[in-house]
Amino acid sequence: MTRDLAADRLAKLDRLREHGIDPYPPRVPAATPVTACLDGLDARLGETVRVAGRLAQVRDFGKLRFAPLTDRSGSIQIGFQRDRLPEFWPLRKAVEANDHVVIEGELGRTDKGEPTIWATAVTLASKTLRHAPEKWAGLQDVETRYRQRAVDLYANPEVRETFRLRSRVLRETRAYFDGLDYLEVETPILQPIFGGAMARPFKTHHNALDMPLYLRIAPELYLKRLLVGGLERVYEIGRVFRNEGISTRHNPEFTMLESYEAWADYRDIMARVEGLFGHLCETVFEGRTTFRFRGKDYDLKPPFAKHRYLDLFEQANGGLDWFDAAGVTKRAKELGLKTDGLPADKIAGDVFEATVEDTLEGPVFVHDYPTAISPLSKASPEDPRVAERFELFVAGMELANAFSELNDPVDQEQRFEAQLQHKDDESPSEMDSDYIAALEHGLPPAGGLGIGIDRLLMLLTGNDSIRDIVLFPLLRRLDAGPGEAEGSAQEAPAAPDA
RNA sequence: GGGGGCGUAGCUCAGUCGGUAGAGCACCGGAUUUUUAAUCCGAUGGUCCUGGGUUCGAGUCCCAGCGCCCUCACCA
Repeated sequence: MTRDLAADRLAKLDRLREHGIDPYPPRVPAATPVTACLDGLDARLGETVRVAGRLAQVRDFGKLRFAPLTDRSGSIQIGFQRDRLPEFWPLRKAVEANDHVVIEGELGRTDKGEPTIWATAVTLASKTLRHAPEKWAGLQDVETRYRQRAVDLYANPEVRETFRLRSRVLRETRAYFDGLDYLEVETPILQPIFGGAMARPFKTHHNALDMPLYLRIAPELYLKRLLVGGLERVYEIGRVFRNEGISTRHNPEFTMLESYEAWADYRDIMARVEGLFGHLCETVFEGRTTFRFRGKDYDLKPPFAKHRYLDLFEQANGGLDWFDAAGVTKRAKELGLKTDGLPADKIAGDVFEATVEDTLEGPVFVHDYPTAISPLSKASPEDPRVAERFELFVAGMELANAFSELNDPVDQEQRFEAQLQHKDDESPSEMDSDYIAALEHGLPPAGGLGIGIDRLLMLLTGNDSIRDIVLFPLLRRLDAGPGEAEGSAQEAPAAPDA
């Protein structure tokens, strides 16, 4: 039999209980953050403090032991001396690495100068039954890291730091828009008709209404309704869901920022994007504008370069005209792209992606996209073949997508109709006439923006995989799950009431 | 879905040509009152991912499956 490591710790639980110690007390004495203890330490030597956190590697010297204690703010060394802890001493081995404790003690330093709290009282706050991963290498196995993120987080401080950074980026993104008098709003995640992007949705069902629903692939069409309603500046940061492949850049649920601003056009939105990046660099990164990603440095200092979509297309394809359907199809075949049954504008868009996007190191705004592949954008008055739309690329990644919003209800309805022509499972199955009706009530001229927060964070934190900046990325379950039971949503048992 | 790689102790990893399953850390016992990945002595710990096959003999070779990673495809 395998020696059960947890059994050693269960035995300690019993020992503690025999001594009248609750290994899981309902409450413990209040404590101060570790860093607050370290603040101005040398003027406070001998002061009594109380800290709470998780213990790590115990170094035992017989009548003296040391162990670092970590809380959310940082780490400090705890010194346990036999002569100061007569009651605790016989039980010292039952309180060990990985346990949560509350330590009361005196601030001090060791002979080597290490800041140390010399414990005078030890309270076990929560007994841990499992061992920490290897203390030096941490937890390396990527699958275990994703499946057991809790362990990954406490074993790998840099992972904690990544998610703190994520939080700060979200906070400062909100601060940026709040500072521009935007209103943060929440729109439906469950939608009767999905739209605002091209993607396969997750489908579900509402029992009481006996109605199919989709998890949103984008919040766009709801946010623009708010502009019709007079909320002239709105943004939403929230999860969207796309039932598609999983990769280092794709998780089925991911976080999208969308903002809409009345009385603005796509040029104004470009300035907003630059402003946001500048704000993030200034506030979250203390003025740093250079970020290393996949082995290269990217300078996010505004202003960003601007290139016309059609110019980039021609440069990358030997002067080929994007609107030359025959020539584009020929080119697509040369590139090994699928062309059968696809409309010419789709093929041309694919050629652009294949020949241009990966080469866009950026940051660069690609602007004036063909109207045919921009169904929600306003066409350019100078050349209706192109739309007032731009995307921001960095490291070949599309980080932002923005345009002057199409607010002509008749035009919008015609474009929806056109979409419904070549039907596939990514296209809405029906006209969103409710949205058209909202447009008929009058959408003021407006500029809108979408930013993939996860990809932005990959860039800002230097993580190659979206799984490293999403706390709980989707993985296949290890046991044999319920499988592909169609309509399982209806049959799923109700959760017991809390 | 295609291609490639990986899966060995709780963790990090070795494992040669097919010949008794290894190390470090953790854990357990002992020593140690100033360590910083403490040190020293001793001990314990294995479904080698799963299931078949080849073989006298498989962690190793073959087949199938599962999971993960990379990559291509897909992907606003």
